[in-house]
Amino acid sequence: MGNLSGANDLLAALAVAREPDVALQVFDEMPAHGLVPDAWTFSTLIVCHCLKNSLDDATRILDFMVENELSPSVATFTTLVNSFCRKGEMQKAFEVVGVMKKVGCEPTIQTYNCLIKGLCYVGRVEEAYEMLGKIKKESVSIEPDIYTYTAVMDGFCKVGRSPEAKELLDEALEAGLVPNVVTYNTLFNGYCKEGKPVKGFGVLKLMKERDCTPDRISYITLIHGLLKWGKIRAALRAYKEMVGDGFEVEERMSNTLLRALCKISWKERDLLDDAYQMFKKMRSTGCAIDESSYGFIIQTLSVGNRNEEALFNMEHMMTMGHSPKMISLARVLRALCREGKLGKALSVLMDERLGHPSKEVYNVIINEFNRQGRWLCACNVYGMALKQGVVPEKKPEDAKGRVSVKSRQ
DNA sequence: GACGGGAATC
Repeated sequence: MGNLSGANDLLAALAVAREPDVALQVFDEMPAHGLVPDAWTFSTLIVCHCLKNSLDDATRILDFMVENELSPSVATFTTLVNSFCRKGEMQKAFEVVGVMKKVGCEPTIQTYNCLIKGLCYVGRVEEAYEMLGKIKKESVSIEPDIYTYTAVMDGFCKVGRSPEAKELLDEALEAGLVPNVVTYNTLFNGYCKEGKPVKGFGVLKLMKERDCTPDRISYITLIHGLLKWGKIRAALRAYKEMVGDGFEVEERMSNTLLRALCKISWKERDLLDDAYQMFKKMRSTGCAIDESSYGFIIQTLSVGNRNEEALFNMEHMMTMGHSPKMISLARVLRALCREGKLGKALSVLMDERLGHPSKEVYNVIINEFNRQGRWLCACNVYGMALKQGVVPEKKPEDAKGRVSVKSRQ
């Protein structure tokens, strides 16, 4: 490590690389090399102890520095203040600030921002807000920045006070500060938590007007909130906007939205096509479609009497290695029979990938053969079922409607 | 010379 500045550089590099343990080993070896730690060495050491979350050790070193007039810098103090705040140990954080002031080291806005975040974290939002007010009023050299506003806004949003958060945003804008994507995302989150997710569209508009590009967190927060509060049409709108902005929607969220769309389309039929379009888009872009989502879209197509498409996707589903729920299979087969497409229904039944069809599925086919008076065919299917160990309730009937198979007990 | 924001997970 050569000289002291070389050792200090090494320690700093290790701290940046998040290797505090190695750094502490290096520190221990310094005396053997005849190196006497200086203020910079101790400062880096404090950073390392903070990284390790050993804040007592960090505090001890800081006290040692103060006692020996190694004057820690604002950054060093702030590092420790931040570490205490992140753990919610506000009293200790304030004690550090007390030491700072005693030795004549003025806190910066970053120091205050750490305190504000900490106060919000432990639920003392009111004090955080007061601290913002104090900074505005009392200090001459320090002014709140966008981090300060964002922190207090987040505090308000976390306790369901989004209107006050919005007021703060307006205030920041008036003060000439430039909110960034995090500031806006804080509001999305607040609105969505409070059950006012549609207000998120206003935020979206506002940020775009102010040349702040929404990121994926903006959209994910918004869409999730809309889904949570049952605003399915709006969620679809946000989804389209997200895709339009060039973002990929996560598979899980796409599947959730798809299922929600399917479900609501059973009552609000105009959404049926939106659901199917979305499904097709997911399929074509290689988005993994859950087994349950397949079930939903198949049922949706059945509800819309689009049985060919339902069948097609059921077959596609099997290609993807999923087996359809027997209840949806029975529903689709029944619809096919109604349309006179018994051959098609039969070929599905014979599909090996299907595994073991349930008795309800066999019932549908046997019933149809009975209806057409095709007794022999009905018997064949019945036999197939028995071979699979399934006993359908429907029995083959002859032309006079007599049951020709005795029920087994 | 170093120190400060945000989301969800069927």
